[in-house]
Amino acid sequence: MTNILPRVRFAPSPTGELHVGNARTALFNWLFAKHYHGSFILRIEDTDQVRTSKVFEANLRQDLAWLGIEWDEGPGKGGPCGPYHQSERLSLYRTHLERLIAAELVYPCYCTDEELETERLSLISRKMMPRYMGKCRNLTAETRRRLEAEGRPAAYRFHVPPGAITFHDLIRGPMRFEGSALGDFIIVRSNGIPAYNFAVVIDDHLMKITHVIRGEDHLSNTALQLLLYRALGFAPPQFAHHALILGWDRSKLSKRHGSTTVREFREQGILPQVLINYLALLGASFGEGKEVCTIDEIIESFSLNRAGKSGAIFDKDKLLWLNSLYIRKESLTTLTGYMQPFIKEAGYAHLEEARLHRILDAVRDNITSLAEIGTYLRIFDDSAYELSAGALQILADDETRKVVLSLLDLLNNTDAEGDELYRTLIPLLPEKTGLRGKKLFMPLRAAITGQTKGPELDRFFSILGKSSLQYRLRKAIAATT
RNA sequence: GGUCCCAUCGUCUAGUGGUUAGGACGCUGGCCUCUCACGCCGGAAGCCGGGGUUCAACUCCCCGUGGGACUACCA
Repeated sequence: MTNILPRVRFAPSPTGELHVGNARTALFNWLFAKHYHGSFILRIEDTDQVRTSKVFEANLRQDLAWLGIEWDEGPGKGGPCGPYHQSERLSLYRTHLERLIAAELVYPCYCTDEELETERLSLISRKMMPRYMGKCRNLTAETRRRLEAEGRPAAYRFHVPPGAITFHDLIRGPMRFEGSALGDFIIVRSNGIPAYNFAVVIDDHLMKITHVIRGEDHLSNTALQLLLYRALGFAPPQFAHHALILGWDRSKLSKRHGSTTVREFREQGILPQVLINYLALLGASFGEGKEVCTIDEIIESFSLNRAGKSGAIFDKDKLLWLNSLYIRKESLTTLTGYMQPFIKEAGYAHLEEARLHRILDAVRDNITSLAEIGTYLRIFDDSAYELSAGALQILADDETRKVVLSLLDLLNNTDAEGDELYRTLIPLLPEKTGLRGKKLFMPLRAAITGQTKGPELDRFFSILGKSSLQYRLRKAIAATT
């Protein structure tokens, strides 16, 4: 590694929602930049005019921001190496294409889709790696003129020289590919739009990228890109290819495996720090068995050596476990912030903050995702009060109803309020009813909460208050007599 | 089919020639005498197979086997 500060990039194409696999790549790059005090650049690869969408781009930027992954240069931020949309860099690619044409390192290819398909099938049937065999490589100037005259559009192919292409991958070690097995690949399509491998090389060079950290699915592209670096006379960056995130069947994580996008996890009530923590942990380790880390700790301990070489299955159970852990540890204020959309959705946006905090504090141990808050908010809402089947069953006999009546009686004759209620009233109950333990508490729980399980009972006394308790006990009695 | 990559409990991992193979999720037994949850204490569960190298292999090498990625005028 040199003494200059590293520059890394995340270069997604906005053709869909941000996938957790891509988010992890973005995270690795961002962590690398943070760890070494370098720069993290966001570049939008929007050369596929058909699949690219501005909506996806907006969502992508929103998702990255939600995760806390900020870019130093890129869309909306600017920077010395812009523009940061490939669609705005077309003239740059044109210039470099012309250099390659002049140097005779590329040539126009007039083959049609059908011709290419026929060749591909033929090679496969002969058990060979499908690749372009160079049909248009040595066309005479005359033939080219004729094909142009026919109106055949030309794509530009790079003439791949034979010989080994080697490089040292920062995660995988020495890599070696054979040029003669590759086949001439297209660098500029017949519509004039550059192909991925060409645009990437020019952009990474022009943007002074020092380390290309990306998924293993790009490993074989690296050979092609290295060829282009050499042809263009550019010094290549360092490469690091991390393993992919897998679904339960060990294939690359995709839609058929269920939720896979950052957006979906946010909507399911996963905290951003949790997703970051989990993604950083997946297929890696923080050392000393530490699994729960703050962003700063993750940045501090980040290292490419730490990244595993084999794919890791996305374990939703562990993600949920981590989420519940954060929900229990997070401060009430920030938790409320993230909880807001879910509170609104449950119809409790109007709830005063103090009450909300008390409820949250009472139920956070029971919650795994933010989306579950609605059902717990309802338990504390008198207008949503109703007895579950289990509660009704408990309240079905006279002995348990006696407990409820006794408490109601005490409630009607006490001066105690709020937090005092539980402490002063409950101790009187065993004597009054002759019951204790489960026989005493379950009827109370059933009558007060309408449920057979839930948070500690004393919480209900202090949060609900006297009148609400009286209301609930009366309703419970009415419903069971 | 071809090229390339990978291989420790079900899952995520620690381990770099000598360890009772450690941790976490999940599963499971118990405790915490209202429930659920939380928490605490236990348990079951692993080095893909075969050859080498070595006094000694989970660890190094080779061959199998298994899994994965790529194989487009998508990125």
